[in-house]
Amino acid sequence: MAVRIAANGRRATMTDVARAAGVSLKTVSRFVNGETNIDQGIATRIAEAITALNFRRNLAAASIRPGQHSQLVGLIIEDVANPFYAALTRSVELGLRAAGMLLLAASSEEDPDQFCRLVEQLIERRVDGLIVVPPSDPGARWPGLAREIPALVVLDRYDPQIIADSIVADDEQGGRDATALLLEGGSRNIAFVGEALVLPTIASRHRGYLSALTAAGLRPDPALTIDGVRTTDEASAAMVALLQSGIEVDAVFAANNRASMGALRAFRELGIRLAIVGFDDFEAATLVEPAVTVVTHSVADMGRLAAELLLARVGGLQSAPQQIILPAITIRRGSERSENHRSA
Amino acid sequence: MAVRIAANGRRATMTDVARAAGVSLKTVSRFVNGETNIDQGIATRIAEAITALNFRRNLAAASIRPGQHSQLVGLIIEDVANPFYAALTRSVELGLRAAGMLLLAASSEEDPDQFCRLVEQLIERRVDGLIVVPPSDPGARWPGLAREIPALVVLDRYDPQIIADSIVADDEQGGRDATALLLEGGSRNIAFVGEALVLPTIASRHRGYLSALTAAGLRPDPALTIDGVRTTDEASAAMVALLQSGIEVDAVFAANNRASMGALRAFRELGIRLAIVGFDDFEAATLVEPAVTVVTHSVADMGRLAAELLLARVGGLQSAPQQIILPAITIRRGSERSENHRSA
DNA sequence: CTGTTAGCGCCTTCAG
DNA sequence: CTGAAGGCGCTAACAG
Repeated sequence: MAVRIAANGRRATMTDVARAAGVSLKTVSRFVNGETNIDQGIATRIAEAITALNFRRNLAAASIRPGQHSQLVGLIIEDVANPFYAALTRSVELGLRAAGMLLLAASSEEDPDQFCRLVEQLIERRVDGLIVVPPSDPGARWPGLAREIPALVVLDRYDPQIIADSIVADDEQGGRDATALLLEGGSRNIAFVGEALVLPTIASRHRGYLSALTAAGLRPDPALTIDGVRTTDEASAAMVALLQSGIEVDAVFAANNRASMGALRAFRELGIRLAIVGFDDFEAATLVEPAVTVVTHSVADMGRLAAELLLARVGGLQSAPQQIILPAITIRRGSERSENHRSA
Repeated sequence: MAVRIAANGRRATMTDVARAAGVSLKTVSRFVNGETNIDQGIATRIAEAITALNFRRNLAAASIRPGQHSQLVGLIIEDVANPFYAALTRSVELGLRAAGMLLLAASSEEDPDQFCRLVEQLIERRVDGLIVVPPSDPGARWPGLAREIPALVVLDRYDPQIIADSIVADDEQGGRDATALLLEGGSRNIAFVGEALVLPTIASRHRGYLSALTAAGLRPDPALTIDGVRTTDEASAAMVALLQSGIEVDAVFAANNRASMGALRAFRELGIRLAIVGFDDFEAATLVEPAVTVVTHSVADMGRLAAELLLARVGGLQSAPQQIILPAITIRRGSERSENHRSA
């Protein structure tokens, strides 16, 4: 399994290449770094030696010198297995690729210790920058750690205590839009299902939900707010319980993709179908009848912008930290209208 | 944005810590590496100096010495945004975490050049090992590159030319099982929808499909095999075209999660619902009525085993390359039976 | 255009 | 139990 490249059992180094090509170490370094002022004949000899010895630069060695970049970017999200974060990871990767940067991806699982441990590991690895979605409670060490990161972009959270660029979605407006759609569709008793309200994104969506209800002259019923459901299964179970409780419910605002899936699964179990609008788009939204209307923001934009901002900072951009707010987008598919549904 | 830790504007090094603690560099090194034979008082002084200077080890510097490990593992998959690969990434990450390894994740997009370029980048980064799902055509450079990787685990492909551990699913048996379920369910004209048949996994599933048909005394109709559909949209469009072509179809074997989603979307567009069995489980499978029966293997097991194998090799395991075949699992949910469906 | 010298931050002998 | 010297693979000065 092990590789043997050079005669001594180790990889060829620049020194080996230099010796083979009959030039000095530095000349090889210049060649490898794409510097132009090299004699054509020498360049050819070096290229041949590199091929013959199967030389590969050691980027770790090249980057230990202060001022050099590691060409490594860390990404810490809650959980890569979540389709939302998977899409985000993808768009960050795409944005970084052209710059030749590699992505160190890790999941925090919303755990402050795990999160800070990962940040420390990435600092020890001397990443050029970090893109993170911090846990709702990132832990007391986070502000200190954040200051050690050369370039930091925070997604989905805004914390004035942290000096960093940030990109958030207009969650409150999205929550308001979603709820307004259901109201226009003829629903009155609109339930809210989502993850913990301590998560800033979910809290904002909930605020939007409340404000739309109030604006319509309705008094929000706390019994209609379900929070703390993290998985599709939990959302589905909580939804079933609510629908069987006797409390009147004629529509659902699902505050993230898992809540949407859970609500749909609950509908299916109970053989009903209520009006529903979800936050975050999801592939299955167009598989059910009627298809699910969603309010969302562009995950692709978020990832791309994060990568761009990070690269700009790594490149030396010194301007004040930016805060970008991504607009909420509505994708109407029919599920927001109460007349499209059989009731319970 | 930039950090200033030490007075000179750079991070503190071990030398700084040693000076501050009044000990030699080596003693700090020993302390940091958790060696035990250190005087208690000295250890305390060092710990204080580390805190005071906010010292962080430079792992890149520590790893340039031959024989040292970078504690970095590369993972190359087709596309992180695909839920299947996202789940795989997650389970690999979990398997690696306990060993303190970090994951460099990258997407090949099934492109040989892109794939080989990533492998080279990861070699230059001196990863301790690599877990890859190679493209169907990995390119001529791949066999050579593979030999340079200290520890290599190949997923979803078996290529005798490549010396590596490999983990594959029993795709042919899965295809056979899926098709047999549809036959038992009363269907006769079973369509196959999937990505390119040049992909080994898809080809195996297709072989299983053909063999089940033959075993049942049926003659497979080539017109019922749709391949080359990569996205949900493509699968859906191809499916609609087939169903409208006049060719008799009473069931569908969808050879991966995207094909399943596409078929379901096609059913919805046409207002019909045929018997269907999918390969790979997907969250939306339980959102439709009837819920979709799937044949799958454990992605979590695949990722976990890949991580374990890799760690064992990094740890020095020298045995012959292993080939692990993961069993196909059937999850019956109802969609395999033709009487559950309205026909076209 | 090329080579020599020094040193990045850390770890490994090998003495004390 | 501790320290001094040397070197990992590479790049930055500075000559030539």
